[in-house]
Amino acid sequence: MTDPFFEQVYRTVRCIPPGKVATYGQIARILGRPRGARTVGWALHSIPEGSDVPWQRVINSRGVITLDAHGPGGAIQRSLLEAEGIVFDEQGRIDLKVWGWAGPDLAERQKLVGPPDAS
DNA sequence: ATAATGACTGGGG
DNA sequence: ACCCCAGCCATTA
Repeated sequence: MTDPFFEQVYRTVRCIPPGKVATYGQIARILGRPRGARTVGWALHSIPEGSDVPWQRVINSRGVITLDAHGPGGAIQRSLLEAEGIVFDEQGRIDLKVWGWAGPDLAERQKLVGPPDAS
């Protein structure tokens, strides 16, 4: 929770603009941890309710919602994304070629990984 | 300290 | 393109 990597994950996710999505692996790579996709998932899993982190914009590399895919959690995430204008295909998948986030530019990226800010 | 569990992935069949 | 699986890594039991 107060883990520095988790904080970096939250800062990065907050950079994803409405109507765009990123993958767990993508977030991990941006933060210099190419094999930490599952850890990113855990970081989002431990986000408290009412947080300003747009957790719904993070999905798996196959363009599918992994959170509680068969329960209410997945339905909530899907509705939140559709409310931002994102469209799901017949198979419940999002085309990353269309809705995928390009990622932060170089300067923005340094602000995410670099500053050990602790407010 | 060992084993099981996930909001994951890339590669092989 | 789909399914399966070993590898990965923080958290729990």
